[in-house]
Amino acid sequence: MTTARTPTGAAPTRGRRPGRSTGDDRELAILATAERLLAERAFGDISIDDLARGAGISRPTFYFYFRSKDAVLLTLLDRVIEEADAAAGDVLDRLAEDPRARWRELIGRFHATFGGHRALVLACAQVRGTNAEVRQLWAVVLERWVHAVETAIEGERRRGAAPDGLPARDLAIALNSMNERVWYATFAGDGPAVAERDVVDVLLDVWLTAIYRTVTPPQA
Amino acid sequence: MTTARTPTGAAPTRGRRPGRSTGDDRELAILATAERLLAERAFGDISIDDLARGAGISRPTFYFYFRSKDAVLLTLLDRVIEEADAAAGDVLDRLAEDPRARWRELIGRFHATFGGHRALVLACAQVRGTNAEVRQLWAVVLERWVHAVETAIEGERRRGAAPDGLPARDLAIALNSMNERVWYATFAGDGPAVAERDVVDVLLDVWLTAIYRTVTPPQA
DNA sequence: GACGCCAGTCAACACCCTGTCGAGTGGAAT
DNA sequence: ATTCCACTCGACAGGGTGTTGACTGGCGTC
Repeated sequence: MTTARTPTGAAPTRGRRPGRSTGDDRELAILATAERLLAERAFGDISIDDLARGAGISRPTFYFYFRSKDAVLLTLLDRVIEEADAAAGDVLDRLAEDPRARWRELIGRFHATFGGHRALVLACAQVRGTNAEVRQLWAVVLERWVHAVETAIEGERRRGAAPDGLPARDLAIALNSMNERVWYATFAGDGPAVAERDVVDVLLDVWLTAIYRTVTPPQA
Repeated sequence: MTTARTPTGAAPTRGRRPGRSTGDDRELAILATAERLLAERAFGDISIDDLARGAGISRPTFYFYFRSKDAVLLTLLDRVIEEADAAAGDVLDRLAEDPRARWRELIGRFHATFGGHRALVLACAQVRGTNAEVRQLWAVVLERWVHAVETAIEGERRRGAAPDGLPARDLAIALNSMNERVWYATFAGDGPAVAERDVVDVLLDVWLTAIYRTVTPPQA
């Protein structure tokens, strides 16, 4: 469920290029600066110089720690994904207990995680269009989540709680996609969007009707 | 339903700044070059110089015709939106005839329109993150479509074909959002995506279950 | 305790792209 | 013939990225 990691516990190898460790704080300072700046302006309006100055170093030195501006975002994204995976936990394994409550828990926890890093999430969504690495990372993560939901839907069908219908994978893709875009609109606040306090319930309702054809699926 | 336009019939005022008309072909050449180039590489990898050279003019001359690279995209987007509006027509007014068939027609036509300009649509989705004008245009258009769907759902509820449930607007937002993101994934081809030949049916199924709680809604 | 190594640092440079300015040019209207 | 203006582009300024090459200081080694 979680990605491979280096012995140090840090993300794979997105940070410092090859070597080791002492200017760890610098690296952390860059990441912190990025998340702070992201809260006040768009990713595209943040220059590498801003990141470097914010961390108390010069621009060339920045390149000692990260390959590019995007690499910083990638590292930050890694963390949020890890947080989301942890928050989701094993709810999907306990669906039969109380399907509605469990699905709500799942959606609610993702909502809380993404909502806690909205600036970062919005920046990633933007950069995904232009940066192959972010696109790739997101694709892998999404594939994992889609697969988990697909399996859960098949489980519900097998135990007779959900009717047959669309291929479970297609349904899982559609529902995950909906969540992604709806959250984006809600957090970005431009264009038509569901109010933040309602968004979990709205998403839940569509999930339940699409999976069970009812908003009150049967328990075990 | 359609946006205000100038007497000439060209899009509002995205193209040539103030004046009139003779270098019309240059303007058209820029637009054509943009759509051609978009088919072979990402928007960010196309420079204004590429556009200008492609249209047989110099870079400064480009600025006589368009304010920026993004303005070109905006003009192109205007056209596709117009095409989509035309394709959608009044299907939503004839829902009661055969709800499933009409909803399918609606989704199918949007699919065909966007699919016919996939490179452009993908570019717009990317740029929306960084360009306020594209974001704004898309927000306005989406609001119109959401509103149309919202009204249709309310109509179906009123005539007893659809049960009450989520506020129609929230449901309309969620479903439109899903379509947008699912199409994006299908056209972009990275990450988990529904196969192009299935995508209309998958979307339709989720729409019907969310709106009617069944995939076979009652006719008039 | 001199020596070398290497993580870490930055001034300066080369490059690319954007947007603007000002000086043209040629055809249509007067 | 003159004026006007749509249209054109060479040349510049500005800002961002990524790289190079020289320098520093701590630490292990002989």
